[in-house]
Amino acid sequence: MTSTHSGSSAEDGPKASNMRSLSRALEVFAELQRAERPQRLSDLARTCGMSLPTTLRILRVLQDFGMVSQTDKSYRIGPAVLPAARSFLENDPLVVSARPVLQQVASQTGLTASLYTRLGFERILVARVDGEAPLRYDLPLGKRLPLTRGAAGKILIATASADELQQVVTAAIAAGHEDSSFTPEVLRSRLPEPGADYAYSADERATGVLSVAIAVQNRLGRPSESISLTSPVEAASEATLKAGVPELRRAAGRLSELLEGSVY
Amino acid sequence: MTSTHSGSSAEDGPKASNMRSLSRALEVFAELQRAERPQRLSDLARTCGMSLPTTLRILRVLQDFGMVSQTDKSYRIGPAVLPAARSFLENDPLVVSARPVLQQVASQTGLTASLYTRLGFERILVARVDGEAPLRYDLPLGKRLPLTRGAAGKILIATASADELQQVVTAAIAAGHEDSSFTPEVLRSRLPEPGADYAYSADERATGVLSVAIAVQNRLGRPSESISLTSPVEAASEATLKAGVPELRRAAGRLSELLEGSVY
DNA sequence: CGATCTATTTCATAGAATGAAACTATATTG
DNA sequence: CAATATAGTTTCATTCTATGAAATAGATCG
Repeated sequence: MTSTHSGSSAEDGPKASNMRSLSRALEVFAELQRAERPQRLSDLARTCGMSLPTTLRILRVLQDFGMVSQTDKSYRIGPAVLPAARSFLENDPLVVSARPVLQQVASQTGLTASLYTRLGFERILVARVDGEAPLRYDLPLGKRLPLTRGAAGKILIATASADELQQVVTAAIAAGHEDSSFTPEVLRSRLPEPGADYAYSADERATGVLSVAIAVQNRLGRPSESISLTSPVEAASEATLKAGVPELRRAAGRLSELLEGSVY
Repeated sequence: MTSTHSGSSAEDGPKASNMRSLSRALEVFAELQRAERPQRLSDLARTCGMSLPTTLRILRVLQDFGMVSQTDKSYRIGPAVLPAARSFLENDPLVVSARPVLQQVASQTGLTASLYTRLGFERILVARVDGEAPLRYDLPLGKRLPLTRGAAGKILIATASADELQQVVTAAIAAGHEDSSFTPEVLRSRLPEPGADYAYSADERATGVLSVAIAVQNRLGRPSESISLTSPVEAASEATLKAGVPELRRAAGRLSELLEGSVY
């Protein structure tokens, strides 16, 4: 690393360079999330590729702010993330305005309506309104899901270039969403036909689950949000879901407008 | 600022000094949460007392990691906080082990059982199991609440020194939890008698709400967690709540043990 | 269209962040 | 239980990053 001038390689997480200490701190923070259990200082230092003293100093500051907790010698994500998440859910303009829109689609179609945001090479569930046949008992708000599986993931990369697709594939394997035999060709075969504005999936990310999804257009750049209709296979057919597409399209349109308008 | 050597004053958020850029970044992040609406660069710079370029650079890095989102010229908390919060709720040893304990207290007493963590000079709701008479429709997980009001807050500062109490008072006024006429004397009058291991409150933080709370002991240092039993006044009396104290005491004991044992 | 505010880039400098090494504490093992 | 290995913490000199002033570009408003 640090070979060329500015970081634009496909590896070291988000951009390297620029505010090194801050980037490294966020790296540590991200690592604590990935590792789904308390971590020791030396583990973190090794995994993140930085020296012990540096890692220790970072952890101490994060701890001062409650972003990290420590018990004995092990560190974990701290309680300060909860108010942050709450703030996001209550104040983010998109999330807030999406709720009634999802509500309406859900009641119109009887299906579960969800909003996803792209984050790096994954997507995150940020809002959901259940339909008549709920999908699960625990609401997986904030769950990291693949871009490569499920309608709501695929529609986000439907217009990606070959180069981007390759990155997506690499990242999906690294994140454990796909096994090492996964290739851009396999991915392409799942993506919607060039003309289509929606994606469909069945038994793709989770067995027994069907879904359709549409991207939310933001005035410029690749789409980074999508909304979907989902149902357990027992409660709907491919036809049922696809019948919901026009309604979904309308919802996506409304959301796009809200994004333009209430930009504030 | 920067007058004396090392920061231990009661103002500039958590400790100053040490990893300046990281501390400042977290300051910006915290400010974005406080301000419950998108913020412009110049606002943030002014509020946090740092230069425009610095603030901009911080925001860019935070944005790279999804901790901050930008639309046009305004910044807000980003979607990356959701996976973080999820990780906390699913993996934090205390939260995880508290759930069944709260569950049991709630079903034993029929009251709502909650777990709070102290964060700075506030407390945060981290887990809750509803009783027979739920308190609200929205679950205020992650909500910032005062230490100065409500049983679960007061018990966390019941053993604090005069000095600490003064800090608590100052912070509570600053956070808008109390008005400027608030004093340590007023606070003292609310706190439990020296001997008591539990706190009681009625109509204190919210009207029509009664509660009792007990601190969760961690082997050393001030307590930073508490559990409470709460009920709307229509569904319980002071006597009902206080009858739950032994059960609550047992629950707190079990949690303490878990903290010692499964430290990992 | 000029004036005022805000955002962004550039750049030289101060000082913060860094890791090697020394040191301490804690765990492991014979 | 001693001896040894491993993990955590502090210190400190050096380097390079973070910083803000100033210049530039862009937006907003009268």
